[in-house]
Amino acid sequence: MTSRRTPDRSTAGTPDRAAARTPGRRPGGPDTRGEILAAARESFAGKGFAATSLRAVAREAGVDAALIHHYFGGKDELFIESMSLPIDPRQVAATILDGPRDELGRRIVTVFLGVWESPDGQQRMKAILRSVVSSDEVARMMREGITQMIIHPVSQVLRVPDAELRVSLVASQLLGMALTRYLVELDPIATADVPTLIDRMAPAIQHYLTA
Amino acid sequence: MTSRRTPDRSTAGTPDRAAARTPGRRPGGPDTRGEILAAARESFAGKGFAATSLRAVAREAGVDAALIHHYFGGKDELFIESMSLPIDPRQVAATILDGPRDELGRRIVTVFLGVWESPDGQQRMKAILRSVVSSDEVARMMREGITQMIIHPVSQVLRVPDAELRVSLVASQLLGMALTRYLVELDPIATADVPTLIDRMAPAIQHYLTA
DNA sequence: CGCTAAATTCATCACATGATGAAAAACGCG
DNA sequence: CGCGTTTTTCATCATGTGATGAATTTAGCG
Repeated sequence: MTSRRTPDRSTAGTPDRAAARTPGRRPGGPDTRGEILAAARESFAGKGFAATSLRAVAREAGVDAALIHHYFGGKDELFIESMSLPIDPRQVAATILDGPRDELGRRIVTVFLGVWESPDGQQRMKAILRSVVSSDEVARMMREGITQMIIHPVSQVLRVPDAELRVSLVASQLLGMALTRYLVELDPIATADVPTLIDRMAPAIQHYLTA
Repeated sequence: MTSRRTPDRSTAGTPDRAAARTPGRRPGGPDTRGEILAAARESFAGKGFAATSLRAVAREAGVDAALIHHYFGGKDELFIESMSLPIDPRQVAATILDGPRDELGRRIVTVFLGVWESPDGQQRMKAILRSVVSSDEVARMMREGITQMIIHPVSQVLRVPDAELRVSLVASQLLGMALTRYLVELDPIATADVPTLIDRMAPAIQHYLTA
């Protein structure tokens, strides 16, 4: 299963950069740090924290593993830097809250899917979602961060009884959508187009918020 | 973070069984195999596949690591045996479909939460869900299973246009609920009581199915 | 009782991992 | 040009991992 990861270095390995050899600085201005970050994001998004090895990331970036430590310090720091939010939560909150109250559900779904549909956003959100679900310390921190940055403020503006329960019900539906569409890629949700999903989900979300 | 797991063998370690020492068969009829499985389930449910080490499982079961290989063969087999479904999907389908059509949503939620609320079911489902979330590869495998065992049959009985889309929307909400309540443990969903959740979710589910 | 089969531990192997420190090569400022 | 700084690789460590085979003890059948 995941046990024996074949290095396949012999024939088909590392097609990206041919293996660089001699030590020392490279000519030109290659954004090596950025390439490492990109490779790290991909691996964290695809396999999660525990199953991502620095060596694999380095190989993917066409770089020696020690360089990761040089630039980032360690696996933890690499991870944290890979996972910066692709959005500003406050701005998102503002966008959502700006408009008629009976279309709240639709705006929420639209913004949420918008973030996930952009390639960069999707990658980061996948990494975040995976890390939140894994039971590490970072996960717990993330969770509290999400609670404080999203659940609380939105609940406060909503001004209904049970606001927090309602908001977390919405969160559960949104997370479920992300899980099935982007992580599990369950058909036909994975292949449906965004407007369709919005049309279907908006009423349900709206119902959770104002019932 | 996850890097340095202290073995804490010195003073506080392994409170369960005192360290057994001499080799050879133990007297009495201890269900060692079962204890290994229980420990494995707990670890797989709590930390996922990659972050679970056989040595930790063995320690938790109060047993030498080699015994795991003796009983199960390897980590992969252990995992597979830990993850058997706690339910018979066909029976569940029958239960859900038996009753008035306009209470379909409520029955689905009730059955779903029922499985997750039982301790044994919860542990296995957590292990499964966690493994799905933590790696693309496992997710892909699971996807086919879910599609064939659940989406297709249920859709066929539903007899509405768009049945598969509707059913997978329901699935996304249910998975989202499991994710937030049992894995992420996001409040207040995690602490809400079951009847409340049923009351809130049933209409949304029903809406997805028959709108 | 005697003997085979099962259960259990121990001592290892081979390998991957994260991390570190030193050395080499190019850059860029003076 | 010269020289410090940055980027890069290499060699290496200590540790943890999954796995294997031999050794030891008990159970259980005849």
